[in-house]
Amino acid sequence: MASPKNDKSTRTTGRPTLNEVARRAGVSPITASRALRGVSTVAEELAERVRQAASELGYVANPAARALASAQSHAVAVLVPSLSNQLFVDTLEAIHSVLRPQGLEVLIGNFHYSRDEEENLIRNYLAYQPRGLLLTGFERTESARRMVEASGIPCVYMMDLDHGAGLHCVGFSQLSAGAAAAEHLLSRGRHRLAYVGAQLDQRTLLRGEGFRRALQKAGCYDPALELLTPRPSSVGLGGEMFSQLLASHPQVDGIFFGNDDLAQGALLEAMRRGVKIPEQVAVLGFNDLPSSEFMVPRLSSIRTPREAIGRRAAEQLLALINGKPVGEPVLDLGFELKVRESS
Amino acid sequence: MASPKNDKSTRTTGRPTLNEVARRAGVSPITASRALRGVSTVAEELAERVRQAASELGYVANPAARALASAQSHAVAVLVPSLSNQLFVDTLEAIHSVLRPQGLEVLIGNFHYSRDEEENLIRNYLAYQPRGLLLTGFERTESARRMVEASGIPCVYMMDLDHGAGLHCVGFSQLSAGAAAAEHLLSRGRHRLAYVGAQLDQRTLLRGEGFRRALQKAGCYDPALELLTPRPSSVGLGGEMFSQLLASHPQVDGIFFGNDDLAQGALLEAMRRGVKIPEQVAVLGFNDLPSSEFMVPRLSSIRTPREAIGRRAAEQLLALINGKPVGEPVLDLGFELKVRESS
DNA sequence: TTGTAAGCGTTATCAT
DNA sequence: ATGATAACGCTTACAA
Repeated sequence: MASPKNDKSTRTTGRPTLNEVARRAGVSPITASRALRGVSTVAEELAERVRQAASELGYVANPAARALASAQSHAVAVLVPSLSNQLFVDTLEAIHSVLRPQGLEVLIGNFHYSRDEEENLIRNYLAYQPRGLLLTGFERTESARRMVEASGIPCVYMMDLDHGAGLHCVGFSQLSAGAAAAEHLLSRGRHRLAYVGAQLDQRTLLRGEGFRRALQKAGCYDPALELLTPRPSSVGLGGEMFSQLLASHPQVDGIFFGNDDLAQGALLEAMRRGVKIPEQVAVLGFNDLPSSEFMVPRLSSIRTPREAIGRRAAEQLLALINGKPVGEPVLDLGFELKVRESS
Repeated sequence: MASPKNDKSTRTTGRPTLNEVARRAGVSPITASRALRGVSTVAEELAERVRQAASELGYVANPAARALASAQSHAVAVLVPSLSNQLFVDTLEAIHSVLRPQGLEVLIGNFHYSRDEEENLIRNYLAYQPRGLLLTGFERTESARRMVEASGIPCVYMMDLDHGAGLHCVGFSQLSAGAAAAEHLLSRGRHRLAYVGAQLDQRTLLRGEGFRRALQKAGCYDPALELLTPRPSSVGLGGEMFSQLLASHPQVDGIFFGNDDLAQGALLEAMRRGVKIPEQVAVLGFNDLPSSEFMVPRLSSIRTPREAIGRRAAEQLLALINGKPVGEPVLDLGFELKVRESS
């Protein structure tokens, strides 16, 4: 047939395809593909012609076709338990900042601290054949664990290190952080110490565990001073739990909160009740959220390296994806005690 | 060839395909496809066999193949200016809650209040051929605007209504909200009123505009009492701007903050300086973030219907996608003045 | 270095 | 109601 109707390479409707770019550049589609991806060796002159044509046409590769043909997408899936905690938002930002420049899309999955939701997200996102996975912590369903393993897709675990033997993980020891909190409060001469935690994910529990062990070592652990609730962490909840604790155990002289929002709520409630912080009760938060240093009194907190965790985890994943040597599989980024006015 | 090697339908490696499901159910692939999608009419008995086979195999459709074949993905792209503002996180949650049950993936794009970033995200996400688009506000590059229009993909605009003639939008009038803020402060007998805004996106500006117009109408507008900065909104910044305002204009007796975090910072700074709120200065915030009602004094704020905006916008988009009748193209969800202790 | 041919897994189209 | 066939747009062989 001489007539070019239905000729793919000259179609003028819809988005431009690789065929059209190739035709305009006077090369074969595969050469255009190679030139645009910068792989293989394409003569610089041809490559330039292709890039030119693509740009003139406003060509953007069809990710579906690409993923189908190569059995690989350009996406990386990141699963976090919450977006209401600034912690994860900051981590996500850092991840973006290293992955986007590499041409990778970042698929964000929020599983709301629910293992089932996480499992579903993993199943769904795995179907996209992502290049890599960034997961939070080690706590998940058996089924989710198996899917990840069976997929063979590179995966880096963020936030915790304590049970990550054999896995690539970037974070800090939640146990040690809890212990550091206890030691700090102890060093302030406080001995009736409480731990207040919400959400009750693995990491909150681990922090409490580290805190408890340190107190036991110091011989002043009192199980009655552990206040835990599965309710989501919030400023309002922090105030409530603070009140409850003071009512039931008025002798408490130091409190470690599993997250800064709880501690902030306690500070606010203390002000309302005229409870002197830190004189009557020392308050220590966790994560050092941006607003904490502006509280009255300024909140002491344990600063966690959330940006660094995101960045390093993404970098490690990149190395894994590209088959480059990965340094330490377990990256301990530590934490920093910020002593301010509340403790 | 009698030998079945390379027979697609019996391959046992990698993820199961539609072919394998079909073979196991004893039907053709297209019937399996139809049964699984619940479209067209497939005999209930066959459909059941297919579902059974799929479930046994743990079949999950390949979204790339699906998108390529149908020229449509199952994704909806949502673009927000920030995730650091709880406002957008709550909106996203609501969107998820209506779209996920419909089998739609939600692609989150954070453009950091940058028009260029937004344009890039639009270009990228459009390549995925999403079923719909959820955008924030009306402020974007010409190029972005054209891409959206040319794509023909259904789009709903969130948050603002003031310049959305002819578009599907769900939100409230930022102008009216600003005016309401002024009227409230005026009704409290305050006349030296300031507006403090950060980030300077369209909506912040519009709020200021509404506030200003109301003051002009009341005959007490003073341009010196408008403090604007492009820096990102935060508690720390709120404290700074509050100090700056008091230093340069000690006579101010009421301040409207463009976002609650700024107002919270002001409250905290006021406490530090011994400035009585609301006696010396009334403080009114915006958005009514969850922690605002726990501030000391409790922060008065304008509560914006962020969850409802997300939900209704998603529902409207769904209607558009399914070609169902859309009610009002412009949905005004209003706002609510929460008068607490700070004003 | 470039191109040809085939196929990735699904759905649209058109038969039956 | 079900199926055969041909795309969808790209990339992986492999060949030249």
